[in-house]
Amino acid sequence: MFKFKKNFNYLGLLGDENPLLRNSQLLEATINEFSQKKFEEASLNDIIKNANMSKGSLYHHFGDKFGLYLSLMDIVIKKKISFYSQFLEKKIDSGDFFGTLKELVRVTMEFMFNDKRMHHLFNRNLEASDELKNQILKFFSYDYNQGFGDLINSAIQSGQIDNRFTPEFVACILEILFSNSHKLLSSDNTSEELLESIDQLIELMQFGFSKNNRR
Amino acid sequence: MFKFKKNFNYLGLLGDENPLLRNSQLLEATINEFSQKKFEEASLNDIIKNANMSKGSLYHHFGDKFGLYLSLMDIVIKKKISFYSQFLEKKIDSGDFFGTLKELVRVTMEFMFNDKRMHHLFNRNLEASDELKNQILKFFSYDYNQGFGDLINSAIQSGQIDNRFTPEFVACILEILFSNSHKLLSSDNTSEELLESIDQLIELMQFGFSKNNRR
DNA sequence: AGCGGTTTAGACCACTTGGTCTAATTGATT
DNA sequence: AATCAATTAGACCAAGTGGTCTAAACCGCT
Repeated sequence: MFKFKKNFNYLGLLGDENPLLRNSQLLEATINEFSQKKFEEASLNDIIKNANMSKGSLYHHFGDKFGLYLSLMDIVIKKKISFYSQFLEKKIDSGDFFGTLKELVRVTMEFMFNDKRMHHLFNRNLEASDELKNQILKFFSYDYNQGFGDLINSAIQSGQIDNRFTPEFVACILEILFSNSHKLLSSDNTSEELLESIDQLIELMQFGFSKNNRR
Repeated sequence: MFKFKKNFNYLGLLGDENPLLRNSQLLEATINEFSQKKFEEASLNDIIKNANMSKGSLYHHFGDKFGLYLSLMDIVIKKKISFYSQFLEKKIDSGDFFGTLKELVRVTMEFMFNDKRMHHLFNRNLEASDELKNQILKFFSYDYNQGFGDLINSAIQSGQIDNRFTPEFVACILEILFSNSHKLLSSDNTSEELLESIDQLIELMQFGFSKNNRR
């Protein structure tokens, strides 16, 4: 159970007034801590140490640990959305499932390549307790972890996905692969190796590992 | 860095003399704690509370937190090996990669179905720090997390896996899928649904999602 | 210069952690 | 029954946690 602070306006933390936007040292320290440890393990003492900040100041601005995490997610979710929006605008709802999937994988990998901490931040959030996730969700009007439901269903109806696969199974596989995509990249990957991994992943999704006539 | 207790014989914890074998209440409490939380988060206080045991007694037998974890892994690794051995004897080194893979998936899922805590225990160990993993490995003469290396290489050489896939990529995909196999099962799965999931997974690995001529 | 609200610093609190230590209890052996 | 080692109980410790609170510092204003 979360105990929220009475008389504290968590909504004030969101948007342009987000105090994290005015202290880049604190923002960095907060990203580092929450991307390395889950919510409960993350240490506020470590954060204020790395940010050269005092405890009083942190609590004055953010109310409590949840407030700090909420502020962080606000920034980071917006960053993810703006990163994906370029792609979402032009490619979604295309009739080409595997083409769309490839673009999604590419953007996801580039987002991760750009700053691996972001990727871990979202994975930690996915693994968090339902209560924490729900409390965070309450503050955002959209579901920032959109599933693949519609995409998959239309691909099955249009016959691009063999109908011996259930939509639930396909969704589960995709979620597993997306949330583990960092494991497909070693730390010293080049751009070409990244593209090569994407090609192999789509090839696997479409035709499997076995050597057969590919299209 | 681990600080080991001087004058304590950790080796004495292994095998038939393992103190966990003589206290089933403690064994259960230890499995529950270490399967739900990672090593650092797991609370000895919670364990002794749930096992109706005193702190002095626990430290007397196990030396420290690492000793308790080591004792647990000793038991659990042996359980896993005995579970797999039936399968490994008859099916390994067969020329049929996808058949072997299917058997491996089946046994893994049955092992997990049998006691989900075991599955989580091994996954937590995989995610643990290298130092903890290495310290545990030192006490066992074999690598209890065997990879798929040999299996994959021979499948590529025999042409069962298309050679546009690198062995590293295949290994990575399989590791991801195996360690997330619990997500393919909902909590109220029947036996038939389990078999159905296995079929879909092998089908995907072999031929992909796309609707094409299968074999 | 002096006022008044905002922000900062850090001592402090209750609680939990892994680990220590001593004293009491138990249990087998003579 | 007496002895002595093995075992257990739990008070205690230092360190770390999230959170509170007061007093000082800061800053814009008139």
